[in-house]
Amino acid sequence: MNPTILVVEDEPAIQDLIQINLQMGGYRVLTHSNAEDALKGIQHELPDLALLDWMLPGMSGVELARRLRSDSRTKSLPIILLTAKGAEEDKLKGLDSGADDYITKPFSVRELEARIKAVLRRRAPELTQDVIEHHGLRLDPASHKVTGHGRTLTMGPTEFRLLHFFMTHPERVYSRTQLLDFVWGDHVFIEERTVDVHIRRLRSALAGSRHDELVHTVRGSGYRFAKD
Amino acid sequence: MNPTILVVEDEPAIQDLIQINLQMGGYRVLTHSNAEDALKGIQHELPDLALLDWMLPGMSGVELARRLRSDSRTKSLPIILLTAKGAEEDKLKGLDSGADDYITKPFSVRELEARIKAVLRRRAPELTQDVIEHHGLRLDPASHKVTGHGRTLTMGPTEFRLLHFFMTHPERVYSRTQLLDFVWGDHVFIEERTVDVHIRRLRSALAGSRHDELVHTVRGSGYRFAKD
DNA sequence: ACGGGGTGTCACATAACGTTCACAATCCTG
DNA sequence: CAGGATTGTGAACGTTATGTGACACCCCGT
Repeated sequence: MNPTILVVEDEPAIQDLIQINLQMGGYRVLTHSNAEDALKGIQHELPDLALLDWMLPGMSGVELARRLRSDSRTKSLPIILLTAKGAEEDKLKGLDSGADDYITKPFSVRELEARIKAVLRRRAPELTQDVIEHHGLRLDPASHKVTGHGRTLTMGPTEFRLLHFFMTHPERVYSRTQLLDFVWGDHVFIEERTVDVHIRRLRSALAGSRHDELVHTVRGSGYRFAKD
Repeated sequence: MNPTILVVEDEPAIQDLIQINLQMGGYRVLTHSNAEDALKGIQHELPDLALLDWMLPGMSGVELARRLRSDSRTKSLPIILLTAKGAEEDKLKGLDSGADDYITKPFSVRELEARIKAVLRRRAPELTQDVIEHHGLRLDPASHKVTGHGRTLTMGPTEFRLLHFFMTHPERVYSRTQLLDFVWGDHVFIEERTVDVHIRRLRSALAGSRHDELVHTVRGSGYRFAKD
């Protein structure tokens, strides 16, 4: 699924400009004109990245960013702030609102997309279209293909997403709960043990090229994707 | 159908020069002397590429480009801007109008055609007249013929466009929505499942030479044209 | 008006998938 | 080495996505 981006911007012209260009870039876009509406919307659907205008009627973008950071549900949501040009520069550094990046107006569409891509690559690489390769195992999100040493491996959609997440987050243990959050989506209501079943299916899919050895069980903790 | 190019240029001499040469090159040409007329004309017929002069009486070419970008109907229309030489260079980078390419006057006809072809190839390869061949399947847009291993394959117009799009965008998964946008055109109101039906018709048309195997279903995501 | 090809939509068939369970295998602790 | 906890595994089940045949419609030329 394409990454979903939340845009909070009060000027309709800029709102449209951003929305249209991001949609062209393959993103889903949720738009709000003020912080209050945005917060409501987030309860309904959690976006993958937030693009907040610094100045907003009512609650400012900075304040909104702070709130998002302090709620456990949204604390790891990547945030980009749109700021007015130049003068504010020093304020920013002092005020550190916890944003991942800042873009100063006026900005080019190219720059906007580049920054979004950069932030996503850093914070949520499983959402980018980049080809990933580890130890001869290769996953291409665009073509939806997985190959091990050149050999095509077939697996179901869930196994594909699971592998994609693992390959973008190697060398780290994830609990079943975390995997459910990241791969299945948050606030789903599923048995934790279901993860085991998909791990098994992923392993048997990878067995064709012996890459099943990359999926390790960490007893009592969860699973880890890594060599060794 | 030959690609249609919208030309917006106020100097009659250059207008004629461009129009005549492009028509000779096999393009349909729609000409306007100012942005306002052009916008009206576009409501009537959507061209495949726009060639805009930077300086125009009334609304400038840059402003027109921006408007085209911000209207969902024309958001993905490839745009080439004609600019006066040199001096503007730095403005361009700052202002980013979202154009696909820039040509600085004076330009040669050869250069103009090359740029148009390049932009079309990048943004809408399914509009070029180039013959495409993959694994013995050959599609000729000019003569509207498809052959598989020399054997003629017959299909309806929609299947032809669908195949043309696939062959110009192989190795990549497209959702039903994307296919509707790219093959049927934007702002159509069609059931997503209709895509399935045309996929089936395309497959059975390709079955005559076993090339139906190139059309893959990616469950939960869409379809992909590729070997293997 | 008629006929034919092309198109979009539906209903149903089929296949693939996701989830859960029960039980087997394994590991760790004491 | 026993017993509890944890994980692996095969199969069953309901659910969802996709394949498919049929049909009504529309456009167009006869």
